[in-house]
Amino acid sequence: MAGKRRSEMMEETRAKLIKAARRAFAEKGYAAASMDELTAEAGLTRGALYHNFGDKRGLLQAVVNQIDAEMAARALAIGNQAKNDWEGLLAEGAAYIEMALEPEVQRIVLLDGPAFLGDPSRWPSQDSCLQTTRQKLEELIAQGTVRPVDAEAAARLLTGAALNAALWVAASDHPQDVLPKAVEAFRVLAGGLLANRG
Amino acid sequence: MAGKRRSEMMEETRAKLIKAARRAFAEKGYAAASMDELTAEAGLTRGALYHNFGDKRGLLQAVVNQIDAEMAARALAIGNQAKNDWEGLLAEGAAYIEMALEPEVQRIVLLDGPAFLGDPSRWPSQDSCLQTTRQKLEELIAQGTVRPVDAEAAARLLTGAALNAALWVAASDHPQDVLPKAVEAFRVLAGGLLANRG
DNA sequence: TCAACTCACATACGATGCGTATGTCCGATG
DNA sequence: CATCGGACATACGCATCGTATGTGAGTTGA
Repeated sequence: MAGKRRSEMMEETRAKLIKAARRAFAEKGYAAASMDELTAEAGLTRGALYHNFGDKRGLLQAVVNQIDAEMAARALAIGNQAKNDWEGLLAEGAAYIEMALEPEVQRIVLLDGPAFLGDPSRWPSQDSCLQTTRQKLEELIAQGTVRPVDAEAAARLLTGAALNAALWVAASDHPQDVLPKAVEAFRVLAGGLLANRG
Repeated sequence: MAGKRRSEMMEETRAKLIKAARRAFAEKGYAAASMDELTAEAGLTRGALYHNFGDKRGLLQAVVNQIDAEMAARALAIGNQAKNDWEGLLAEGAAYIEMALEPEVQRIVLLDGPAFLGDPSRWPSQDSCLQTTRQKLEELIAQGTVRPVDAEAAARLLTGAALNAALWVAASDHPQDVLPKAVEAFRVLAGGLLANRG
């Protein structure tokens, strides 16, 4: 452990803080999470926090960026497995709904993120989820599969529908029963975008 | 003013606090709003607050309930003006998008509400917006206009799409240019629910 | 190699804000 | 008219955030 450069130690410190923050924010919510407890759990103090992230919001931003990147990677992998682009879009949507069942995603990215960091499309991470679906939509529009609507608007509506449905599923008493209904409704709704449906 | 009963005074006090809270929450957000300032602006102290609403969250709940009721009333009025039930549903959706442009609705109901009070469908006010669209959907399904999907799920997706689109519109640099795109995309998407579209 | 400097992080402090416990005054009741 | 209850104000304790200052390890240059 003595052979590490300072920059490596720095990265390790940031990683430890982000890891602790993911747990604390997911369990208690951003507002109720104490920076003293959080940093202590990481074996540090608030000094490290304010040095590395500026303030409490900076830490939230870092956590959101990390989770967002993970989500986008997962969704992309799932979307690419589909037989065609359209099915890929639907699969991605379903993936978002399922991902939003995880407390970390739900609490941090969907609830506290917008409330304390503002609109997701303004985030430094640019909300990767939104960007990937927008790009896919543009391709589908270009190839004539999807009707010529504003890609950005449609992407917003689609992800909004998916994520909101996920919140509903997660809050329900029997998530496993409700999830398929949400996914089915999503596919039906998305069908409205198709140029010609059979 | 001396001829008022105690209960009337009480209602007046609550109304004054809620009014001040709507402004403070909308401008600064729930977390950053100071109860001292808020109550002082209403000509009272925190004593009145904790007596009438229990705690800070109780006040937020009361504010949310009031705004939610206003939204539902407006949406209902707009929906009833349409020529048929389907157009009524679309009009309601467009109305939600436009209402969400108002800072009070956006900041309090869409951002801070879910973050600090939990899932809207669990609110005491039951999220009137959601209920009215769900009811309209059930009617449309019964009359065969809309495909037989789970009404609750579809309502969730529709309102989620609308409200999320509204957040996007409001955060954009030129809301007036983006709004029609959002409404158009909403109508296209909702078309997916139709049993047969022409 | 060593002295000076940088910097990552810890510690100490002040300020703010919530919730509660206690006090006060007005109106209702018998 | 005396007593009581309740609406609201005041006073206090506690937690938490952000900053200002301290410190020790690692880096650099002669």
